[in-house]
Amino acid sequence: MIRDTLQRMITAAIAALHERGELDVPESGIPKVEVERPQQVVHGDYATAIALKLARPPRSREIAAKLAAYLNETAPLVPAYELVERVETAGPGFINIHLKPEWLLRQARTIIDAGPDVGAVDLGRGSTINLEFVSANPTGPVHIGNGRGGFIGDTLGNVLRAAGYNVTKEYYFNDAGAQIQKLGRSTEYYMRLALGLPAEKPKGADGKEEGYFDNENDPDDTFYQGIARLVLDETHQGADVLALPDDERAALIGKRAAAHIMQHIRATMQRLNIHFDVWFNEGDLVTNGEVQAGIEFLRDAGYLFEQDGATWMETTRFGDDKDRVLIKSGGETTYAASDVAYIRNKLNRGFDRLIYVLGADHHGYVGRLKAMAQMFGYSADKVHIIIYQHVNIKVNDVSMRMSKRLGNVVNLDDLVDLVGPDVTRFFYLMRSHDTHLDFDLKLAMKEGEENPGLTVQYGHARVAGVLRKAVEAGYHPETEALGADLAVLVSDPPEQLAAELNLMRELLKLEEIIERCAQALEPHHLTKYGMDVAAAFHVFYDRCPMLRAESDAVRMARFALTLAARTVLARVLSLLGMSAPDRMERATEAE
RNA sequence: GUGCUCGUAGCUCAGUGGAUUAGAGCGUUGGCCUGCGGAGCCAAAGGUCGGAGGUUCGAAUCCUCUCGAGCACACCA
Repeated sequence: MIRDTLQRMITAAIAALHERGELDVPESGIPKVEVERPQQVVHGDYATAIALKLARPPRSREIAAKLAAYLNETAPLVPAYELVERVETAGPGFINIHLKPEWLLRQARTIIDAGPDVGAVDLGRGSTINLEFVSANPTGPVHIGNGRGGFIGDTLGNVLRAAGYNVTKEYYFNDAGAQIQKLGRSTEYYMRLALGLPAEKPKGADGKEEGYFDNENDPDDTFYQGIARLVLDETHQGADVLALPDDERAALIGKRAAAHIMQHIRATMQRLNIHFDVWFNEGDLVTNGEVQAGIEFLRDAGYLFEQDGATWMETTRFGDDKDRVLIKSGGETTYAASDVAYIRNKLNRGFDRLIYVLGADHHGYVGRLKAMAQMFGYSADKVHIIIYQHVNIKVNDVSMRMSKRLGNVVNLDDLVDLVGPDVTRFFYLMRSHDTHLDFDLKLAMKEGEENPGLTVQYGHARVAGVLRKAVEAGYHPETEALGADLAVLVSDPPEQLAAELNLMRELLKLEEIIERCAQALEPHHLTKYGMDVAAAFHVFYDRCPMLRAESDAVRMARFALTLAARTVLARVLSLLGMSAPDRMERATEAE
């Protein structure tokens, strides 16, 4: 990576000057040289403030000048530093590095050769990550809120793979316990309705309705009726189950209903191009004894205590804000007991890191999950929890809150029906997980260029269109690009050269973007990057004629730039989990 | 009450302790099609970075306080 090369170069320069006695370094050694991108182009391609870290102004200025002089002198002699054009100093001691235009242009070749792997960096060195996301309960369809974890998790997984990690994407189904009983009773209600039997909505201890129901104000919402029908079909119209004793009946119907809902959720994920390697069922942990084994392990380790007839685990020992009940006084295990078994299961599978993508309503889990991991002897900083904020949908400038409890659920499937999977993904990924997402439905439904969800795809389609045109005109872009000498473009008029260099600089950022997304666990940078690349290509295309290029050599070089742009755009779309179309269809014709 | 997250342009939001000028998309206003193509390009207007202190050579970025919004604080899952 370019930045790493420059970092090594500058570090070596500091060491050399220090050796000569011309530069003092702290006793702790040379500080890490941070190489960053300046905001303004005139400040070069890269810059470092290392001189300011070594000394305060005005002495930092001297140091910067010494370093710059040394670098300008030695860089041309080292083949690895051939990318450097010149090094300058500015302000209180910044060192600005300008890259060689010929070198930048020649990187188009490297990008084309990298193909679908372009931008890959080896940050992970094959270390393993378990990435758990969505994990919505199989008691209803995925909605606009908890679906957010799906986009963040899936794209984050793609990016981490591009960054050299071995990623297992995982979904955890809570298919055991009380909520499945509730689901069973709710489903039974609809089964009885369908059969024309007397039916009553189940009620909780407080006499209020309790369970999972269709929204009766919305005639299109017949989700649970549909699930009930499926259960009827596989139980001889209920004959196999409805006569069973109460608890057994609820459990059995609930289990069947949950199985159908899981299928439904998997289908939703599938159409959104969200992929999982492992679908994990909580129920398995119960039946195969892992829940019990987890509790025993903690008991032997001395982390459990009894109080008020219940069994608690002392998570506060590891920074949690309160201890958690594992076994209720009534003898049943809690949800936390399953969590213990699950995290133990993951650790036993040998993952180097565990990443959880959870909604804001779960932020209370951070302390408990990290504490659990530590009770099994695992370092807390290998557990990363990404908390994403809630989602509102904006319809006609009115923001509506999505909440299951308020009975105001909007299914993710309904949204995808309206705007398609690609736009859905882009809109969800445009925002940092840390900020609330206002989904602008009106904007997402637009079909033209004003829809930001389509701009990257339009960019890719345009590249493909240009290449298609070239073939029609009798050229062979792929083979011509092979023989191109990119450096000829250096003689282009300034306005054209600027567009070409700008495009190459943008394309070369991909590695840094992937690295940043992977390090910060923030996939959203990819969307903005994709838009920047598309914009850079448009300007290039606007300024630099290809079929009407001044010479064969220039045309061939521009074919190479175009192919490099296609490579990067396709890679970005693939990481975002979107399709990379060669042409865009308009559903409605203008005028 | 305690804790977590967030307050940046009319709207929705990027922004990695750095540079006289804090960016993008949408929206608004104006310009550019007999030249690969308009699925685009150029330009303008629009900001007390919620507020007040502090740390620093340097703060939208770090710290404290404060105001506002969301969420969480179960022997629920």
